[in-house]
Amino acid sequence: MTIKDIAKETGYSIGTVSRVLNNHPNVSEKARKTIMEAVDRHGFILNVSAKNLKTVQSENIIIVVKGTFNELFPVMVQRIQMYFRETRYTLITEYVDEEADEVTRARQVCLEKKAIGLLILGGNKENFEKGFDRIKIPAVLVTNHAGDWGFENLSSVSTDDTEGAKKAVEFLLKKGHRNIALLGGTVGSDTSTQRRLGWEKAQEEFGIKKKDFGPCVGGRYSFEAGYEAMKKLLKSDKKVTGVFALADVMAIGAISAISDAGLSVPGDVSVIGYDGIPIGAYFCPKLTTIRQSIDKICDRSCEILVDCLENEGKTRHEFIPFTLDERQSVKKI
Amino acid sequence: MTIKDIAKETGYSIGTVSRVLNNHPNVSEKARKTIMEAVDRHGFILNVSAKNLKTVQSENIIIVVKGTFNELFPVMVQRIQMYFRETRYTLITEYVDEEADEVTRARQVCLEKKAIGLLILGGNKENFEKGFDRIKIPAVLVTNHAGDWGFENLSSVSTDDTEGAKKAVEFLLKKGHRNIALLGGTVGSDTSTQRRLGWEKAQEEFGIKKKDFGPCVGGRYSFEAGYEAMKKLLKSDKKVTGVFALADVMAIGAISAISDAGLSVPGDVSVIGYDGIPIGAYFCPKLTTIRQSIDKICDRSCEILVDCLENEGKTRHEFIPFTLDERQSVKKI
DNA sequence: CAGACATATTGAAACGTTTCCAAATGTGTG
DNA sequence: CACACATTTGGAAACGTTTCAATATGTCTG
Repeated sequence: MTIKDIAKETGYSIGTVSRVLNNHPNVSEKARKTIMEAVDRHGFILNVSAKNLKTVQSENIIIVVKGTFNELFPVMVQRIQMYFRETRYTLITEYVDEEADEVTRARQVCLEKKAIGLLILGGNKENFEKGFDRIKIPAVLVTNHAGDWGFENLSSVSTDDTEGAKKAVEFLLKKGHRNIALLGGTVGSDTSTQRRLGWEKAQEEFGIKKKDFGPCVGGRYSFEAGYEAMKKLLKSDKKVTGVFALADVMAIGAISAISDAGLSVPGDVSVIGYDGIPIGAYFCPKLTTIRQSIDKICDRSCEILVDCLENEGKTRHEFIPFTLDERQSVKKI
Repeated sequence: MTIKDIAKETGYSIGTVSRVLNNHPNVSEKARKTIMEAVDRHGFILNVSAKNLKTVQSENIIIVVKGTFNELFPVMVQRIQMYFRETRYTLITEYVDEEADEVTRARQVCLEKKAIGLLILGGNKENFEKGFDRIKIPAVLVTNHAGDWGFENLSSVSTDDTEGAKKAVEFLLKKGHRNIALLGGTVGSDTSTQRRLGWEKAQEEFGIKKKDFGPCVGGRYSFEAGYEAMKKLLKSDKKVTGVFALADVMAIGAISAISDAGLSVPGDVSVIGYDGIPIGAYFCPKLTTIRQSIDKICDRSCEILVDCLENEGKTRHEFIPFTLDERQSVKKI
């Protein structure tokens, strides 16, 4: 069943059928009705390959996900998937490893799939500086802020990570904690860098000298890494009362480690996380955290991309507000 | 840059270039080398639209995910995504709502995208009976068993849900529990039905009469539903000592509810889950559960599909072994 | 070295659209 | 009613491949 069959059946030419299918003006109401009726009756589906061949482009949007361990990402991909479900676009997912160059890979995939739009989940500035100018289609960086990166076709949607982290640490400080450990972060991750900055700022503004900052233990955003990092911290001689974990998953891993060490949260150590993942509200103790509006970040990213695609919208760099969800894992001392 | 340019540049015809690109026999070593060299030099990428137009099919595989709340699914999609990353196939994800007819939707999407293979995550028998015979491409049902559904081109990979559930409940029984509640399950979900069956079987074989079976509270697989279901159970006059949750997420929700009610797990109530999600190992108390090898289920599903696609492999129905991970949420009484 | 094969290559048609130009039809004006 | 103009329609080329029949080239055998 092709456009040709519809044409034959309705007595119109294929040109007219094509115009009807594409909502072109200059086609009579009568033709439109006759043709649509035949289309519906046969359940005719346009051959996308032929269309794309002719129009040179596709309706593919690529989402490149940088990092295969972050448990937040698959859920975000789901949300984005569901956004595009209602549209004519096809979303194609590509996961790239932590160490890989997400920008180069993005470029390749976009070329292969003839993509017209790009979303990048995670990623870091250096790789963008190296290769992003070769990507010519509208793109949105999700989760990181790219306001000062200076790319013409790159938008970004994120929370203000520095501010969020600062708020978290301030919260601990106000609760009387002074020796606040930083848990997590991998080199080359922009998010880590920003959040770490917030941790430093908060302490500075509270008058703590750089040399008196709490200890740092790196690790990627996972339960396991959080557990291991905390274990290491507990074994060391630093006596911390508060822990700021760069991600909720790490916070949970950390609490698990504390509990395994026979200590209690928040009795012996207070822990605050970052992200606001659902489990946080059900964990025991319930996790105090900086909650990003993951859903809003996703939706807004999609909206901006579509706007760039369909209305030649300008690129934008938006912060989505975060909130501090006070629950049970932080205690005043 | 098209095949034609490559042809012009190398002095061969486009037919020859095409054959080189498709690894056809009957092309000289010399031609192959000259052409590949030019291809690489220009970073030439074949126009998939043109190819698909000509060959009538695509290299698209669809994964239809039935259910947008199950937190396990996005992670499984990620795993499957990563499997196909190494192949020439393109995986296209489609989420369908809990109440929707996943089979009809799958058929539509396959048609639209000219898919050659199909994966379905979740789903229930009735919908398959209604419409699966209209799907003509190889398909694999992931997570459910379809051995006795009788479809020619449908394989399936799952754990033996009935056995798994039975094992879980037997474990509680052996620990001395007699009044064992069943938490979770939605009508029309095959997984729920199977697991519930296991719960019944275990009690029967233990000599418990049907009328003495523990209480059931339904709900979908989510923290929230688990929490609410457990709350309801606690408010009722049934005094259960053991809870079998049909999913880890529900188990965690339940534990949270128990803890909020001032009771302890496993002190007052023992809880066993099902799935083996990562958080289970870090939760407090650490969750005793039936662990499915999610990764293996995913990988095996992909392997079978590819085998059907490339080697005309026969359909298969495989069970992937599960294990009972004993941790801390169940106590002997 | 001629003939018979096997192997390698060419050329052209076809896939199902979109889009542009030209032709046909309709509508309003003086 | 003739003309200009707007609207609608038809026809054909073009997009970049694959594939098949036909042709060219090479190789072996007696």
